[in-house]
Amino acid sequence: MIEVVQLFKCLSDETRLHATLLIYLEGELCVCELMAALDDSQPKVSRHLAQLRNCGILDDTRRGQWVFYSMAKSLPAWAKTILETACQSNKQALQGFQKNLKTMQDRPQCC
Amino acid sequence: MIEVVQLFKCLSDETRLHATLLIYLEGELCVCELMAALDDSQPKVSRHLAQLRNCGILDDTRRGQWVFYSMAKSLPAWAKTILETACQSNKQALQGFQKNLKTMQDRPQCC
DNA sequence: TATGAATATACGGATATCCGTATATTCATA
DNA sequence: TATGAATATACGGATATCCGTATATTCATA
Repeated sequence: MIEVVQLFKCLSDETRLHATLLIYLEGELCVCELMAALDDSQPKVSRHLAQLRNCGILDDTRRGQWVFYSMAKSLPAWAKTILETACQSNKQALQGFQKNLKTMQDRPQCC
Repeated sequence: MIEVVQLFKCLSDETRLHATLLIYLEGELCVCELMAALDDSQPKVSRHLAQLRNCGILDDTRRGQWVFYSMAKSLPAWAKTILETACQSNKQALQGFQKNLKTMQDRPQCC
């Protein structure tokens, strides 16, 4: 079970914060979608996602050549409340990332 | 105006998290009260409080020889929501700190 | 004004964090 | 089974963070 301080540590990095909130909003995203949305390199995104998974914040599932990340099934309600609040106070940035997602070329799950 | 990621960074350290939540619950505490509650050294507590003040999370006010810290007047509502949620998911530790406070010797404001 | 209590801050040293680069791994497909 | 796409990870190097110790600052009081 994740501790409060550990959740805050995970969300105290911009890449991890934005990736987590975007997955929270979109439900499920693969690494290459997050690369496009956040405009970050593949190793950077992949490393931060691994950390979020190891802390129990995200689940991952492979589907073909892609690995999709979603909110961990075990994530407690209080953590979701914090994510919800963070989303609402960060709408501007998040809308930008969602825009990047929509204009992404060859998006894997669109079919 | 504090950013989401900066709030999380401030709360990602145990000393700062506990000090902030305790001040949130108690309304106002001075450095020596926090030292007693958290069982930490004076420079350690003082340094973390300075950081929380510089980030706009706490206000400080000197009253005689003591400096009292309280939640910043300018703290936005979303930040308070996050603190409230963090309190509720951290009740056990916080109760211990409050117990330390009650048994503290020569507590400054008790009159 | 000298003294002590409460607090703040400067100064390294130890450790953690973050990143780019390179490479390994896994899967689909020819 | 060779190849390429998607992802994960190992490896330093640069920087940030945290702490204990020592000292400075501020105030109340003798």
